[in-house]
Amino acid sequence: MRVVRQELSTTSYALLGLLVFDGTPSDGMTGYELKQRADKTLRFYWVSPAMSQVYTELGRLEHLRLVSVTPERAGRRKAQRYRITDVGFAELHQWLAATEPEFPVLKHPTALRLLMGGLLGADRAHSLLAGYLEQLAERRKSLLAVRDSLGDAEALRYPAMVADWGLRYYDSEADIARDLITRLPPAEARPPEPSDRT
Amino acid sequence: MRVVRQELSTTSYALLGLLVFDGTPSDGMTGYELKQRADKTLRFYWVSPAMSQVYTELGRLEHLRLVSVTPERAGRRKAQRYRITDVGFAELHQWLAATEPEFPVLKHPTALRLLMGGLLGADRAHSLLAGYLEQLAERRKSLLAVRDSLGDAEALRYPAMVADWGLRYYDSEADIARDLITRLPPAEARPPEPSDRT
DNA sequence: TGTAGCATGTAAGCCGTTACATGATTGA
DNA sequence: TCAATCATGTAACGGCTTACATGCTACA
Repeated sequence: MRVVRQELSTTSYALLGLLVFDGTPSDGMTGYELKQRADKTLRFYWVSPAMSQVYTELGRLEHLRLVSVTPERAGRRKAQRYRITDVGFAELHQWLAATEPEFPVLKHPTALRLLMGGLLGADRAHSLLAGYLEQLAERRKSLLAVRDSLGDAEALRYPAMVADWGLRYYDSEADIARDLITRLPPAEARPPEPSDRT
Repeated sequence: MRVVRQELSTTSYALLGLLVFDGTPSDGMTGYELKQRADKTLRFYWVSPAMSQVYTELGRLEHLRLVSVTPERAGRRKAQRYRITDVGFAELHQWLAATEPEFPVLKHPTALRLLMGGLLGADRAHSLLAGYLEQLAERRKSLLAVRDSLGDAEALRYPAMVADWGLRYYDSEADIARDLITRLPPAEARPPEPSDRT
């Protein structure tokens, strides 16, 4: 029953994938909820699309019959609930099974700036890396909360594996950044190492 | 001498940065050469823009007087050589000194697919990770060649540090991927196929 | 009573890609 | 001489963001 062949973007498939794991079966999710879930999970290894993009994407998926929409019945506030259709599931499965993953794309503003560290001197290079360590600690905290919420249930084995992947990635980045700091040339008056402090 | 304030993209600054390190001083680079350099270095922690984008970007930078152009004099084939101007250098320095780096963006197609590993089963999840390990090995080789070419010269200290960062990142990814493979469920415990085929 | 959160969308516009188009030079 | 590489661009378009616009509901 191949219906579509319209080349969806990876982000489309990612959102479709999130719809598979809606909590209470076939309850569906609103665009708003989908965005929240993307903020919690997708953003760690893909991107979390803007609200407007989520709605645009849902519109496209619905047009292709990969998701179905039902207006929220009265009682609660009005909302469109989306759930994945059989066709959508088949399409997602086909994508997963048949497409070769590209190599990851990393946009690393800190590394990019460090490359030009020579223009700046060790002081600024140090603060670049120190700032990155702080960002990492913060991100790690968010991801750890997600990972904890997944627990060890068999049903969530793969999401848990991916969350662990992320955590180890952040740890590795922190290791490397700390190491690079020790390799900076001695600066005349560099502020003390952030050993104590918060 | 603040002239510009036109909000350049990070990619613009990245290309401007590459122009700083042109080999023989003030020889300048052609768009073509700039693209080649981006392929060799920038792509590991940012992106390597398409050829057409390089020319577009150079046009913009020239319009803003951040780079100057001189047509290649006879002898060799005709080409435009670009070099960074004093204004461009000041602008780049200002950007480096004053802007806070964003947290990196990672688009990781393999992790994204692994998240939905439950739909695929351990076999495919395994081949996903094995394929990623191969890609990593290949990328690492390219980056190692770049790193070796940088040597230990003081002038290239920062580029070398960033290359080492990349190498350690790839090694960490490989460690994690190998580890995740061991955590896959035994292959015969395959989840239900979604209603055979299309 | 008012503000934060829920909920849905449209419009303008940037960044970047692929496809297309052109032509010179080098070397097998 | 023919293909690969050098070299430069334009056009069309996709994906995604920000800004804008609207309105309801829970609760402090």
